[in-house]
Amino acid sequence: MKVPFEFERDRAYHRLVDLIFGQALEAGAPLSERKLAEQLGMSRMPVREALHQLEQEGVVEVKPARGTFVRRISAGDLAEIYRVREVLECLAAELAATHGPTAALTACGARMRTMAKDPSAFTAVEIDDCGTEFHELLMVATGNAALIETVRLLRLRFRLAFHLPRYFSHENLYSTLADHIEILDAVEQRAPRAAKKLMRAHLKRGLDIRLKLEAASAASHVSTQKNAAKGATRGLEITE
Amino acid sequence: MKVPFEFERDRAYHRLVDLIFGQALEAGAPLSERKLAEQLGMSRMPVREALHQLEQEGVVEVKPARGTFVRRISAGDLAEIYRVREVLECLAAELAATHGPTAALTACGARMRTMAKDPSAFTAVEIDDCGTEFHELLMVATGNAALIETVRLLRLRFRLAFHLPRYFSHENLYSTLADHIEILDAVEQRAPRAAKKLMRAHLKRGLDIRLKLEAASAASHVSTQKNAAKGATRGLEITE
DNA sequence: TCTGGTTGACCGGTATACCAGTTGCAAGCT
DNA sequence: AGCTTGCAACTGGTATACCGGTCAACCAGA
Repeated sequence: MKVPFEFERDRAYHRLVDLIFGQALEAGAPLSERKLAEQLGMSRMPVREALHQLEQEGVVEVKPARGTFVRRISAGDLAEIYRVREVLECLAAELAATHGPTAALTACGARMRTMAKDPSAFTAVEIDDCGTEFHELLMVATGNAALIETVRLLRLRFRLAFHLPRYFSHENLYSTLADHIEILDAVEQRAPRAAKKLMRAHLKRGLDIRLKLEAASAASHVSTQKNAAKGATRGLEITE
Repeated sequence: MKVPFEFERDRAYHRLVDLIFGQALEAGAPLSERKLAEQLGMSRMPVREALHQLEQEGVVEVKPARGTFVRRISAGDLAEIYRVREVLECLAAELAATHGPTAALTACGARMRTMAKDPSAFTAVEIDDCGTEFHELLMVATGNAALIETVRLLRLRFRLAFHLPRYFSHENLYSTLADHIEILDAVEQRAPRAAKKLMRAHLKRGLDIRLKLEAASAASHVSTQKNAAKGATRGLEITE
């Protein structure tokens, strides 16, 4: 039986993703191939290839003879990435609505509708994960492998741009859930234009929420700026 | 002064691109890291990294312990890739028209207009290259680094899908040139919606031309079935 | 005290060697 | 003859060693 990560390279990749998005590493933090290799118990080569993969995905910046660093995402970068994401996700909604939902998407929709009836019966993480899954399944439902591949390459970039202010306020969660259900309705009714329009509005709302929360957290960051800088230069310590 | 390819890896990458798109390699052809390294006069590592880059870009398929192969592009793949390209290039046209043209784009436009006045004074390759440059400069003019990066990752995929039937008939060349000038007009007049619409129509025409030529070359395959393999890659024979 | 040159630790890039998995062919058995 | 089997020649994946470049700490001299 084949296992998803058979290769050290893939182990390193997933481990690095966990580190970067698991608040263990801040933007600008250095990533040494040698140290990572030692800490992950493998040679430099797999780590190196994983870092190059992450560089392709815009998560990391490799500077020859200087070091490799977690990429800093500015507000401008966020806006740019959002533009790209918008056209791709809208295309996905349009195509999915043209082809109709897959079985998996319908199943995800059933779960979302259950959640919408009594949201208090579910945790914030459950609802949020369901939303993530919805976007993925919608992408798969397009049946466009090139689109799926493209979005896969951009996924971490999106995540890096948006992950800092995870918003688990009930208000935001429920409106997001409602958006998803609306989009799914349009897909099931084979209404490409409506699905596209709803998706655009949904993404816009998400961006606004994120910008608002980022602005709010920026204020609180100022107070802990010194510690942040120290933590960044110190690098990383893997704790399992 | 820094040279574009300072690293062996980049030399290998560009050399491989030339090989794959220079009709020296057919779809499905095997690419051995060792042989290429020897052929290029470097070690396996740079070649390996170049191949991984090409794999990310969808040009090559790496099968562990089996080999690395030039990817085969089916008609279905072409349609899928086209869809993705369409939304991204249309976004580029829209954004470029919003921001207005860069100096480089204006310069390219001047060249194109000169060509349009007396096309017979230029070679087919010159006109075609100018078109390629137009698309690139239009992308740069968006000022959206994320978009530029995304399209850069997809560029070879586009090229692999479309490169076989290079169409240098005057008729096609001139209509393409006219399309580009029309789009540039819209950009200079700050008309995002018009630019987007013109770009969509332009891409559609390009796709149709390519599909037609592909069908034609497929038909000629049937008549010369014995020599099919040889004739397939030759096509139009542009001497470089 | 300030400055400028030196040195050494650290970085990613490259070369080389070895490993395990795959494949095709050929020898040998049925 | 046909099937099996095992060996040999590949493949890409990984480990290790070394290279030149970068940068910061440090120390000598003004």
